[in-house]
Amino acid sequence: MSKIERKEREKQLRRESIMNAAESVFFEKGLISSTMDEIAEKAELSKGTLYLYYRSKDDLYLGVICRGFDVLISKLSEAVSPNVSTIQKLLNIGSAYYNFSQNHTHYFRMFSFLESPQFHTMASKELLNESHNQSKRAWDVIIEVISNGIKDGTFRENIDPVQMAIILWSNATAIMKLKDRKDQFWIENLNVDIDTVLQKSNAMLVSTMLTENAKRFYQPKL
Amino acid sequence: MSKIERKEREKQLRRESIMNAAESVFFEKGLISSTMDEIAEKAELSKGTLYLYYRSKDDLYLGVICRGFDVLISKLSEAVSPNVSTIQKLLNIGSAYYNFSQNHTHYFRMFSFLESPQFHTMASKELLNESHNQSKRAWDVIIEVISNGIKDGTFRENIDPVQMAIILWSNATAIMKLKDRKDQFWIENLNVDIDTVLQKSNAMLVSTMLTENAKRFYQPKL
DNA sequence: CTAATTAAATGACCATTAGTCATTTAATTG
DNA sequence: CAATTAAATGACTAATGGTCATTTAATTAG
Repeated sequence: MSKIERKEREKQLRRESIMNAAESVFFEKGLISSTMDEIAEKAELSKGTLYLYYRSKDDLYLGVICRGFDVLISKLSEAVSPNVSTIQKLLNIGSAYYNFSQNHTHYFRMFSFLESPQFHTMASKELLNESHNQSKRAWDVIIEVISNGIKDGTFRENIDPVQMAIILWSNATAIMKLKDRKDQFWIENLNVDIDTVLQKSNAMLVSTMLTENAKRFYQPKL
Repeated sequence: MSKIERKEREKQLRRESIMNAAESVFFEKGLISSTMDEIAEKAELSKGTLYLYYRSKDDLYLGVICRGFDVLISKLSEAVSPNVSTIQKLLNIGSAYYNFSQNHTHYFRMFSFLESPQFHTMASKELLNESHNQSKRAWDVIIEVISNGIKDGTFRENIDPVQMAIILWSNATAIMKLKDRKDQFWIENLNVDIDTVLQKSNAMLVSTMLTENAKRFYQPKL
């Protein structure tokens, strides 16, 4: 019965068009200042209909976040696909994440939502799960690069790939968030270039991971 | 005229008692779920009166944050006051911040508020300024320790104290936040101990700061 | 001590907005 | 074409941050 299939497709399209509307409103106004009425208007639907497709405003927000993850994951995958050294792959990952934060700032910002337990009490289990899975997929890319780096002698034997992934990722995230902050009058006062800070912190962390042998081929600038 | 002084004192007391009420409600329910009515009830005042003393809910929240800063700053100051080596001072700062995040978790959590431009649009310039100043005071403690460390030969000459402070602080904050997250099912799955991660990341960063000479006296465990 | 004046506190009220649901409209089926 | 099912609507509710005319308390002047 193709009637049912068509229905299903149409339903999916509607969901997507609602997502599109939500995304553009959230991008423009952020979570708090966006209203369901505005999203409904942009989607050319009534508010009631929104709730036929998504359970809550938080769910819509999480849905957009999941789109952001799709973009990020694809960039990370690209970053590790070329046939290059472990070090180069790690550098590529760093660049990919940095470019993501610069070119998809809105998604990057929205990710913070997942970190404030405060703000996603209303989100549905399903969407929270989806976002968790995506987040895990992103981690796996990095963890694997580090694991391979240990095998191929780039990184020391006694480092833990998971721990190391957390350290590198957290560090990059924290510093990139700093760069994104608008109210950084004191940072301007202190006269720091955040890009330099990011670069240095990465170099510091990576340099302690390297084996003596690997250091002969790559010397991070501290 | 002591009448006026007394009035002033009473006004200050009222402000504080409102702050107390706000703090206990915010601690219990977080920013979003706390209502002005509830805070008013706890303060044994009407909602209208709250607005005679604070301009908005966000201002109340920021006020509580400033209290948190007071606590943190005093802990940091304590940490650097003993007459010990630079390394020990830096370790003390790390412990002080960690203990703060554990013993004053609510304050620690609230600090995130300052990082989401999203959520403090309504806060008054005065309170934002106060919080900025406090934040700067906290930074200064760390920056000074690092600066002195360079002078006394503990840290390399070519590191920038401000940059280094940002790196160490951001790293610690990011990882301590991770520990605080409730939805860390995937972290549990990955079987990582966040305390270890924090310790290692600190050791990695500090080890790259040390001069050859300093390394003879202190070997961070990587 | 009393009346007039000033200051402080109140809570009914307003505007906004997430979410609901009885009703309407459109599509499908027999 | 009528009957049935599915989809969409928007008026409505409840919650809540913030306001302001009114009331209450404190202070001052005579």
